[in-house]
Amino acid sequence: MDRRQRKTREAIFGAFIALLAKKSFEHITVGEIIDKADVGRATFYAHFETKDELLRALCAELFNHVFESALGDERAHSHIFDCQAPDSVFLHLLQHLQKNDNHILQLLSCPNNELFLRYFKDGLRALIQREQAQLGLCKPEQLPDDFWVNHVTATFVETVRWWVSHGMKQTPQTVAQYFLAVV
Amino acid sequence: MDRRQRKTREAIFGAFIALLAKKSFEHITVGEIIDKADVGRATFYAHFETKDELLRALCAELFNHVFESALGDERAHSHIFDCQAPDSVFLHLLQHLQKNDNHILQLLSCPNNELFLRYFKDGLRALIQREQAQLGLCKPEQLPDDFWVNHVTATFVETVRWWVSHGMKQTPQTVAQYFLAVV
DNA sequence: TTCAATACCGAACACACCGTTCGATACTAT
DNA sequence: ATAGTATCGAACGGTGTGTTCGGTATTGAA
Repeated sequence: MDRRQRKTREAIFGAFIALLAKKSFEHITVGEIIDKADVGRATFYAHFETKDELLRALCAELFNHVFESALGDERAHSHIFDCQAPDSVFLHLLQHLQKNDNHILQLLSCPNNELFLRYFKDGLRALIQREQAQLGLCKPEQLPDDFWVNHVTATFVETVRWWVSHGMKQTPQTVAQYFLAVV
Repeated sequence: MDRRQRKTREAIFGAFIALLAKKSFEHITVGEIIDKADVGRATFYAHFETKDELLRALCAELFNHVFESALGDERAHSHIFDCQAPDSVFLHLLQHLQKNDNHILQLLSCPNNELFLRYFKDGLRALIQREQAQLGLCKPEQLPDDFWVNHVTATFVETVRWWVSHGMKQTPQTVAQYFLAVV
């Protein structure tokens, strides 16, 4: 990919994330983004059809990476599903978040973060749906399957939300325990 | 209150709800609302400062009513906290929803319903926070209090969301059982 | 019934943001 | 060196917002 493309794309993402930390998505204008990114208006629209598309692209980039690396390369040195408890996937996700190597934390703590939570949740649900058996969670009684999957997913997302909104004072281990205690 | 005021206010609410059933909040314009409500533009802004304020007013009106009548007048003929199980508050809420005497279902099933879910959740959290002791839910181990309250709240909201998005095929009793099974 | 108060109408207005266009310029890969 | 292409920057039409104002119709109280 052309170096210029890469640079402007990153400049736009950077400006977007910075703005998201201050105000909610709906109140951010394209004008502000291209101003902060120091990029021409036409250039922006050459990269992203619309503001929503920019958000989608950003979320895809970040969350996909998280879920891939949370599951994918762990499977490589496969130590989750045999040597450790079923909580390790969740714990690993939390540790990933704490490191904050991508900017997910900014997204999850910004005002009106429903949008990211939805993306986060969708990705997570897919993961849980897929790996349901291996996770070793015990479904009580004869609950419908999708109800259970949805519940576990929502509970984890809600746990993360709670953690972040309270300043992430607890260790990932503690938070993972909280999560497992209620699920 | 002036009869004229009441009528326009209701006309606006009605048009708004009807539109919400078709498209998401962000894509509804004031023009559409006043057109459907058959109301002058200036009149709209005499009632609501902005579209967001209209939403806030609507949610306040509907959800407050639900929570009041779910708790308030039940306390009047007080049969919840003594003669029935602790699940009755939740069951009663579900039955209330199923009756759909207000238009809450429309709100909860419309596209991009995060906004209402947030209002719903905020109201519910206050209720649970307040009546935590009476609800008879057993908090496992030494979880932080706000984590637990948040979890129960989020789980109930998520349960309702699941129920609505699946066509409300189950009875309130069944759904209440699902809810209590995971909490 | 009368009458002052006031809610409504409707058209117009300034403003902000969106998404597109286009020629000129600068950069890149080969 | 050169062909290809990403960017610039300014301008444009279109759409939605929130306000203003004079005229009209309804209301609630005297």
